[in-house]
Amino acid sequence: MELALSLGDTPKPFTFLDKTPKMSSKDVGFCMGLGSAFSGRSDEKRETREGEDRREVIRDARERRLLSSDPPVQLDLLPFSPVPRSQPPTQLRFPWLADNLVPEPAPSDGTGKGLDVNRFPAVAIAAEEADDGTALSSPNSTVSSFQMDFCVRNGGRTKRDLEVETERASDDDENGSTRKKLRLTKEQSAFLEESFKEHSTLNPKQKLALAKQLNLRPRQVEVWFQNRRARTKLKQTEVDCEYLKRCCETLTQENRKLQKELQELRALKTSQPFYMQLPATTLTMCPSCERVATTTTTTGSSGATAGNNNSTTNKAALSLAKGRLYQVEQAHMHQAQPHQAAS
DNA sequence: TTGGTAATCGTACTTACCTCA
DNA sequence: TCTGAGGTAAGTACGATTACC
Repeated sequence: MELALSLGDTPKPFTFLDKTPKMSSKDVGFCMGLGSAFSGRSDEKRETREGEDRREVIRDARERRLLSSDPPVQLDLLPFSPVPRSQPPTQLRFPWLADNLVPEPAPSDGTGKGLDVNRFPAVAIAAEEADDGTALSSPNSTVSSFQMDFCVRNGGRTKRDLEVETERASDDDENGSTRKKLRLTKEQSAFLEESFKEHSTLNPKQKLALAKQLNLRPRQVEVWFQNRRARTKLKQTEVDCEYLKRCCETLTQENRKLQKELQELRALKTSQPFYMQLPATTLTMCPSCERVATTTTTTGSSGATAGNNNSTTNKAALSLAKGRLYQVEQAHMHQAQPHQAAS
């Protein structure tokens, strides 16, 4: 069994506890969560309130549920640099925002990276709205879904992207039984990433709008978000594992230090007869949970005889030892209380 | 008011395909 | 050219929640 405590020389190994006042005891020490990537939910909720669609109300409740479980410590694992809310991306347009639904003229700055919303065909979305039910989940349905007319101006398009689009166009013909692996273009991925920063989950309206804008099927957008959440969670788990590993190392170090200190105190106790006058303090371990409890008993000796010829040095050492012992007892007190009462 | 049921959406896990070293 | 590892889109199973009857 190992016991780690924070004493005077290591004052705050659990500073994260101070940041989590609302956490219950069972949550103590495990601060997981996502950072600013989810901060846009409140805006979404504000917007969905207006529609008051029943399904959106359900989603709203779900998101509140998710939010309520969001841990306080925020770690932003997203690979993109965060975009300030006050400065939305100038070229990416999020379809669920009302003004984004209005067709915008193509940027004239020649950057060639904007998404030409106007030129997206409504084929995919219309077909999707028609078959968003059973057909969406059918295997091998991705092949026929790509009328890849993804209208990204040539700037950000790589050769591979062009190849992919060509392949997709040709895939429409075969409609074979093999599950063809599609690959989202960089622009599509980037756009989805930006969307994910705003909302880690999508309501149907957002999904449809996003699918329309990217010329994907809503099912594909939905799957992408599912996988994206899974990736985020996986990365978060890795971060948490690292953190716990470091915690473990710190506690082990602390434990060694305490063991050493305990040995020194015991040595001092045996070498100084005067020390025996102090109340005998023992550390006992609860056999069930292996927590340490302290018990203090008085020895009953007066101690008047041995203490008279102590040197000043011994007195100082004794004073230090007493103070240290008191610290150790106090540190153990919190853990020990219920067990002492039980015993 | 309560219980059963269907619909919907989420997560977890898995599979299959693709890319790249 | 072959191959194995890693990434990722998509499929599947299952649970939670809600509305409806």
